Amino acid sequence: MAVLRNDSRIILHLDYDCFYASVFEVEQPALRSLPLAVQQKQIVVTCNYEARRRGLHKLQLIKDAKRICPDVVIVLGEDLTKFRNASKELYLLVRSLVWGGRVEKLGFDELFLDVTEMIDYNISVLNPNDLTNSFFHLDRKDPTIGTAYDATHFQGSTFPVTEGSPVPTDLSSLEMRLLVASHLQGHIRSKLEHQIGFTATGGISTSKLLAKLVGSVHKPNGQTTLLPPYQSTLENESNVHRFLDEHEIRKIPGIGSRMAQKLRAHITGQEDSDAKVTVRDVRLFPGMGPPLLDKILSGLGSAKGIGTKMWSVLHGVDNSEILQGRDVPTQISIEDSYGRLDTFEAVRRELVTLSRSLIRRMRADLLDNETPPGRWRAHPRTLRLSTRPRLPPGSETGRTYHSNRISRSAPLPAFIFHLDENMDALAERLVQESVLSMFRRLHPEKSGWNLSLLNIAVTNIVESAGDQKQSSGRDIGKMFQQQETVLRDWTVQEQEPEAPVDVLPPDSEQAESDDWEDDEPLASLDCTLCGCPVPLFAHEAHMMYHSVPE
DNA sequence: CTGGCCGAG
DNA sequence: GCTTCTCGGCCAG
Repeated sequence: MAVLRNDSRIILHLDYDCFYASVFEVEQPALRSLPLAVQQKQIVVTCNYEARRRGLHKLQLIKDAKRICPDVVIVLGEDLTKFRNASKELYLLVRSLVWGGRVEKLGFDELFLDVTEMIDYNISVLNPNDLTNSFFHLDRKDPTIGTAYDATHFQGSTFPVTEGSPVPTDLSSLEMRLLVASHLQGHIRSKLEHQIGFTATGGISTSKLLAKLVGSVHKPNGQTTLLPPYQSTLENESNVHRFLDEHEIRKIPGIGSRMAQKLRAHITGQEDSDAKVTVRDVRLFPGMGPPLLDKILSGLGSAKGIGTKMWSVLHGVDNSEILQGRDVPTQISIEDSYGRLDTFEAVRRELVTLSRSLIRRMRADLLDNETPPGRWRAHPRTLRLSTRPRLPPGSETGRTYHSNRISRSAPLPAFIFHLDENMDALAERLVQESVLSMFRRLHPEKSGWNLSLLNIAVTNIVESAGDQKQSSGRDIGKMFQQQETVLRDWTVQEQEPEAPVDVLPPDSEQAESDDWEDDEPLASLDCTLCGCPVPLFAHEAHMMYHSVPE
């Protein structure tokens, strides 16, 4: 089973250093020199590097942190608003630098960038006679925009570490493209630091998988490029394998605790093994390949084609695209956890508080900022309530793993889009008319429940008809760019005459489509008062609804 | 579409 | 021992 390697893209990964802590440091620079920990409930969710030097770490109990470092400064970070805002500001800066806006956000503190076009353009304008005084062009049209750099060495670190760093001879080689990319990465990190105040750690390679993994080699405030060769030959193992093979499987993005557990169990032959199992151990295990991986990981819940995907990942092959951020999220949720929540009145009060926050977030994230009236750019259709019952004290043994959240959903009542009403009244009404009935479906017993968590969410968010999806379809050509530099790695056996890739099977997905009702979408207009899309036939009734005095 | 699982930070 | 507050993808039913 040959694994195809596609190294035509250049991908950067950025990870802001201890992001939550940095947000407070930017706000209050005096904190930078002090040990700083960010608290949510009873734990330290993250801390700055001064605190780590003194023995603190992520996900540590507050009381342990105070015992180990009595002078630690603790700030409360349960409200994520400022983190969300800082994340967005950083994202917008990076996006403004990258051609085609090819930037994907992962959580609040990580980005993937596809900079292939920028790099190939800058390779094409290099002067081979004076590489030391090169200029990185950030703009195709205005040649004055950009930054000077020395194209005879990598910026930052490399894996593996090089001694005398010889200059790549072939300007179009992968090595030269990565070298140029390392300077772009340095420029971006420097902008983030000097314009906004955040240091970041960077990785440079040809896929999300490798860029992210190699970036973590020099933390914080460093960057690392994974050097070619990326393909093994008969005499030489590729740097991809040298790098990847030593990683414990759990460290590989996409392999979570469940998958790691199953892989370890299969490799060691023990039900519950905590032995260190590396990528190499799995990759070279007798009989290993996509079919066996499918079998090992097929346990309910695993995605289809998981074996093939995992087999690729174990070889450092990851063709997943950098997906442009949507302008609306697919869901918005608010949650809080509790030490004890067992009376109806307490539950009701918390649900109102959560609902108020949810409505505030809907307004912040889904409302148009432009025109003073403010129109809804998107409408969630579903409301979901989740709870996590506290596990009974007797059931200790960790044999049972699952997130133990349960949920119910219902249509989202249209009145929450009403902008004239204040949020307290809307939250009150939402709880009364919708959330409480979901709660009763979740917990039919009158009492006796003991909840450790409440979560309320709007999901199934659809964009408003009139809303322009800006710049979503650009660069279709990029999606078909692919083969080109596709080389064969891992030449165990000659491959069978390969069926032409990228050709659709004769009659795939084609028929079937015409027994669908061709539902003509109902003509509708957005209500000018609340922004809801309302079918024409319902306008009159809808406006009467607005005229009902509360 | 719903409810749950898995994985990400 | 598995904690916080999210978000997205995927699956069977």
